[in-house]
Amino acid sequence: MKEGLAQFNSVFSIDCVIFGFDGGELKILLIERNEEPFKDWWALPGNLVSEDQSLDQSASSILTSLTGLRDIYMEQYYAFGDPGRHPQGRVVTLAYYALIRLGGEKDLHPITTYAKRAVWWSVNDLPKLAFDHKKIFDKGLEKIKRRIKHQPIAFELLPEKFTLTQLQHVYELILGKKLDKRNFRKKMLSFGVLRELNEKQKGVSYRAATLYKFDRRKYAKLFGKEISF
Amino acid sequence: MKEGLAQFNSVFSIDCVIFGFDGGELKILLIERNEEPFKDWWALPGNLVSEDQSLDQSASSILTSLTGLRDIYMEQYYAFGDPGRHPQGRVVTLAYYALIRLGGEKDLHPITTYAKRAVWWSVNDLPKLAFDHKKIFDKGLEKIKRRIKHQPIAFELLPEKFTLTQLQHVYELILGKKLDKRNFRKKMLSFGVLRELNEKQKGVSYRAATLYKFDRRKYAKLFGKEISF
DNA sequence: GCAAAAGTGTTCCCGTTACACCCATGT
DNA sequence: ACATGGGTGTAACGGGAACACTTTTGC
Repeated sequence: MKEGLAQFNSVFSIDCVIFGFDGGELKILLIERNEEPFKDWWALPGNLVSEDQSLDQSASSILTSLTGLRDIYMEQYYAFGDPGRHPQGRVVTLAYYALIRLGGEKDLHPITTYAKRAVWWSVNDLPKLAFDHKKIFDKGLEKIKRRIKHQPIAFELLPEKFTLTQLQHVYELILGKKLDKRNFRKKMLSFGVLRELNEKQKGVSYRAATLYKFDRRKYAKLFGKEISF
Repeated sequence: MKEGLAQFNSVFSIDCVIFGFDGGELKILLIERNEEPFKDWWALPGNLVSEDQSLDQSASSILTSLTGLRDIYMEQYYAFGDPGRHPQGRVVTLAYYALIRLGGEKDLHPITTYAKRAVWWSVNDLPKLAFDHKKIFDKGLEKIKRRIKHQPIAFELLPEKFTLTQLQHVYELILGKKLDKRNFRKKMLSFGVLRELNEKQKGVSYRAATLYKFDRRKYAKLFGKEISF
């Protein structure tokens, strides 16, 4: 992304698949590029890695600059480096997925110069993506599918207080299939990592559901025991 | 690993955790470095990636040059890139694990200039490793532990024809625990991916065991069904 | 009173586990 | 004959899957 790139031994970048859940759909955050190559295309947010940052820090700062949020759950999952994946030379990219709470859809400020704007897209209705970003997205989705079966990552997509039905929706969207309500609740509660609150959902025009919290302390105590979905 | 490394935007390399099974122990292949930094230390085999090779090709050629074998099972699993992990500058390394059949222990020819020799070490008795290679190894072992529960990778460590006891040993070594013989056999055979041969083990001073083959065709037909250990 | 989602138990089945003895072979 | 690992079955248990109706609330 610089003149004379080919003279460099190599260049590497980080690209992020940022998942969000808005109550109805599973979404990812895409930026519209404002720079060649792939000007005007939609792409995963990403950046070159600066000299002195660790990879995780670098991914983290992409996330923060884009969303304004800190301490986002994220995980590096693969390196993509086919020669030819970048038209201007050899760029190896390290892919991260991240999961965030979609609150007020508020402040997405692409402070970067290379993006016009950032928009949430439903994963079921993505536009054509720049570079090999489709491949990167596909692998990212596959990874969180596996991950959600063993790790409590669904909570990262939900507000602090959530209903069991919301939680079930997250599982259904990521796994791509319907789950049985009774079995889901029984199993989820059996893990003992949810704390029932004395509080109900508000603003719904039907019976309000009980709110729950994910209890990190209890989860930490289960260390070693695998959750299995 | 070159003068003036710092002037490069970045450098990346590939390091391989090469697992082998010799009938008794789980081993990995280490090289003794013949170059600074970490001259005379033991290290994972690795190399810088050349301009025109894909990452997999590059890993593959490391494996071939070291072992003389082709079509080795391998998988990229993580990128390590802490600034400071390499004393001479920023080097991001892409870690691969590989599984190979330890046959005659024959031809390990470290054709590279930077290694004096290559030796198989038991994973339970490793020397101090150069760079952050211990961390890379640990994560690699963790990955294959997960992987062996869902994918037929144990066969990659065994000769084409093997006994069920040998197969069980591989599982026990990787998972780090004893398994029940009857249950193991029942389950393994129930997957329907092993073909019993009309052939027995030879050269043992006790009752010879039946040999089996892994049947890739049958396995391919199970596509979608997950094996679960 | 109606629409919409919350909330709740039981049964059946199958895969997992635990467990011990005789068999075949080579020395 | 003995030492060594090969090879086999069954019973009890527990988690997963299937399945439908009553309750609460807001409008």
